[in-house]
Amino acid sequence: MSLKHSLLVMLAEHPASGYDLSQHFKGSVGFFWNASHQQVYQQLKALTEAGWVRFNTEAQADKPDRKIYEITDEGRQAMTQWLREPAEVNKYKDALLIKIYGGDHIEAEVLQAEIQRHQQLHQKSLAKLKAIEQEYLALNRDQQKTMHLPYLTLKYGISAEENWLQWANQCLEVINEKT
Amino acid sequence: MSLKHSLLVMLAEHPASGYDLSQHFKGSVGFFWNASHQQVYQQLKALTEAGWVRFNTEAQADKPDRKIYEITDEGRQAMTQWLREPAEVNKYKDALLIKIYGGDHIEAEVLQAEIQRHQQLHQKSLAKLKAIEQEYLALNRDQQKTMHLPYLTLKYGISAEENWLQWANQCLEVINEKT
DNA sequence: CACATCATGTAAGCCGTTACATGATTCC
DNA sequence: GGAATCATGTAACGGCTTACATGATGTG
Repeated sequence: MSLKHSLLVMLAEHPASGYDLSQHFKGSVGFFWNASHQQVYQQLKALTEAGWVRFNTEAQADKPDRKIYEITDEGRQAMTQWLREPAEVNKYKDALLIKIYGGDHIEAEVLQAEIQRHQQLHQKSLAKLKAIEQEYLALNRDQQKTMHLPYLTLKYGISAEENWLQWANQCLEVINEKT
Repeated sequence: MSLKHSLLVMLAEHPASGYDLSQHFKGSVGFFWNASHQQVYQQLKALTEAGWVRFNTEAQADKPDRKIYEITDEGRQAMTQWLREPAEVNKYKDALLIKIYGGDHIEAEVLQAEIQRHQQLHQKSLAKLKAIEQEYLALNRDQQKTMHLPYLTLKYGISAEENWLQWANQCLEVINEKT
């Protein structure tokens, strides 16, 4: 499992609350890893019990308290050890592709509409990633240097989304020709 | 969950055994959906109990018996209903990208070696997909027509793998420059 | 007035992986 | 002799999702 370790990697950058971490999954990191807030809280509990993170409660006026988590030395050690281990090759699982695969069993229009719906969502996702890229490009050189590797993951997200959109257009053309 | 429905889509093409189905996941379908043989057998059991598939035991000389599963009318109905439902957008989860994201915590050489290892695996996967494409292209027009939609999913696999490999090369260059 | 955001969690259940189990044949 | 392929499964565990729960503030 990698969620625990993903959280450690994020906490190694700077301390954060469970809420912050789950919000982070809606940003650039969200492109290649995801978790619901429930799962984040569950894993933070497990990480605390394992001694890999600890937290301080921060009282807030007008808002609920925040538990600010930080990585411990043991956590940092566990993280670097994990980082050095070989990663499993990503297993792609996409229900839309199954629906296209079996698309002859339903009306072409339904399939087209669904692909178009996904196109819109992917376009949104691409726009978000490009906006994050603009933020990166606005940084000065020294700041960029420390973000070199995260930027590579962002670039992958952008190229993957662009590739997807290009393919979806071809898809719609082929299905149109059939009608 | 989509495994049940993926199995229905495959069985809608033609009857197959649990073994056949899990082998299918190692072929072209494996690019966008995966399941271990254990899970396939578990789900076939559940599908049988739900009345969506039924099986006939086929005795074989010198080999264990095969249970040949076929889709029932109820199963076919459940499948088309599922196909018509909107699909969730694919959630990409890639441990390698987390490792690159947090790659500053480890030696550049370790990271490079890991990326290169993945490159080899992706190259293999691409070669396999291209071999399947050659089989498709060797078919006559009528045969191709019935495979139009599965071919689209195959083309996605090819372009996604090519895109990945291109990005990995850029990655290695960037990491090299840092050293 | 309802909905979104901030902020935290528990409980139940399903999905999927890992480990275990069996047994024959074929290939190196 | 050992590994791979064919062919089927069960059991246990852990990961992840869904449903439920609370409560304040700000926005349309």
